[in-house]
Amino acid sequence: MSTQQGFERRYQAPEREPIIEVDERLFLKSAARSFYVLEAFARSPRPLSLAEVAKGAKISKSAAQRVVQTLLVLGYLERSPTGTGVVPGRRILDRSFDYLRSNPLIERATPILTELRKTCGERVDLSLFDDVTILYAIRLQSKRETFYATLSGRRMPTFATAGGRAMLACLDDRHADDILRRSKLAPLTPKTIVDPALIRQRIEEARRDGYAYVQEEALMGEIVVAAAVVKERNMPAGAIHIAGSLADWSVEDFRKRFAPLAIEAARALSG
Amino acid sequence: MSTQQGFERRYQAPEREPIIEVDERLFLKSAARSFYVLEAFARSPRPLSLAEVAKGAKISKSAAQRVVQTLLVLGYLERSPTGTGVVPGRRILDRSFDYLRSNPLIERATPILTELRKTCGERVDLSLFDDVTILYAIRLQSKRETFYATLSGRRMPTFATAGGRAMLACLDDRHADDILRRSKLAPLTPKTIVDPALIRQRIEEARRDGYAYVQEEALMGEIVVAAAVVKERNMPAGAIHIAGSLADWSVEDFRKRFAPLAIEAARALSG
DNA sequence: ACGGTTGTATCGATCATCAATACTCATGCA
DNA sequence: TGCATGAGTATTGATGATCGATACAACCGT
Repeated sequence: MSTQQGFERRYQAPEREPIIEVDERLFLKSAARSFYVLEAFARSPRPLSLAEVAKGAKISKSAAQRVVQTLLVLGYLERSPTGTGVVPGRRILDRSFDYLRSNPLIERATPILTELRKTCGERVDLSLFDDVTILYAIRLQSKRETFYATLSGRRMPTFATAGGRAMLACLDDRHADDILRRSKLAPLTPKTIVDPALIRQRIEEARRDGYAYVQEEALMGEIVVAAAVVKERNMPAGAIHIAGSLADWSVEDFRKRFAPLAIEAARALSG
Repeated sequence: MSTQQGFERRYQAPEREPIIEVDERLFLKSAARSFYVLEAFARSPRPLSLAEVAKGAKISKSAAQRVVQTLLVLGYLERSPTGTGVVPGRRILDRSFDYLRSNPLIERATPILTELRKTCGERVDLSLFDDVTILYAIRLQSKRETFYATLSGRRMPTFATAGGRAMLACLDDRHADDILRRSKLAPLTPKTIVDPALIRQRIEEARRDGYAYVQEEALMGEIVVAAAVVKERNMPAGAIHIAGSLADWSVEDFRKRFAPLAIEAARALSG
């Protein structure tokens, strides 16, 4: 089950902590089922019929029926406006609001990011470390950017993003290597670096310089510098990204100009 | 139970549709419990102990224990970094990403909003209609703005926001009145209009002008114009807001300048 | 050492949930 | 018109996952 793999990941020790022992008997299968249903939309972001829900969540049609009814009542699913099928519900946004509001890092980061964006005039993001992926939590756009590429909640592979590399640079080699080994090193663009040795070299540079950068590794035409926000024991919590366009900047100018700002902002949030 | 009231609301016919009959027997109580736990953080956005979770979700401590364990495994809760208690988990953001991505309105709105923000230089928001509240889905900040006031997922009362009034103006009087009647007409600032007759007058104006505006009714110093995005049968789906500061603009200048832009953007998204 | 928290673990009874199946209602095709 | 398909809905009794009480452990400040 792919979903199972999904949270076996979570047992891994992303912070070198003891593996979480979860007593099977304390795990509520029926509760989990609801989330499997919601997660089905991650794979197919469109209205799903009952049968598709059942298939996507790997549950019986009967179970899907009841879960869907329940989630409709609660507002976490809505009937598709097209008449057939269901889609994720607005109520989900309330929960993400709670998440953002509960997270002290994000609360502290918001004014700093806004200031930073004002100073830079470029896109500014806060990403959170989450093992082999990073998760964008706050995104302040600048110019025209495409689609949902800039939605918060988006995940990107740690190895191929500036923020991810900046965070890997905070970890010891063993842990960073562990993440690289478990990462699917698939290129996102023709310029994505997928050779572990080269990635390690970039991480080493980031460790030396205090920031990381990528050129067109996640999106063509884009350059990003990023600095890690660390908590105690130098564990990475997140990263500040500043992203610009190669149409506007040379790589060297961009790095020279924005890297210090990213580092400063990240430092203000660290500790 | 306040939570119960929460979704009895959803039985109401926000779109004049037949009341949803929900067979009690199809409602999964144990599934709902998990969401009650997550919803507890809406009331107290801070780490909650097991006992607090139990109290907040109105379930027994044992049930809370099992739900919490389950949600920890799934990533929808995380142990608080402070050591004690749990907080909402990063995985929630994945679901909000799915929501945003599944919603065609939001997908279509993103480039238009970005363009609009570039043109205006002021804050631009997309809100969604949800009965007595509106829900901010996309927020493109401009200047320095405070705190989480500008997070997406935030809800505001329909009656006191420009977008809310623009959407009420799309409804027939009976329905709009129904919403006003069920709204808690509590002032958000000293300048919030809470007199239903006055609100109706403003709605009437909005109907005439094709947009609504509020001055300092939600936040002192702020002026907002908004136009409704409608779907078929003129039902409001959401609204485009443009928000500026009274420090920068006179009310009249702001309206004259930005109302047409909001209307145009809303029209482009409607239908 | 204490009373107060935390979070964790165990247990058998019971009632909510299970899967299977049959139903109604649209829609599409011939 | 009629049949086939896939949509969502409804009903059932058996079963076993989940219930709540309670006990335990680990920590805190006094």
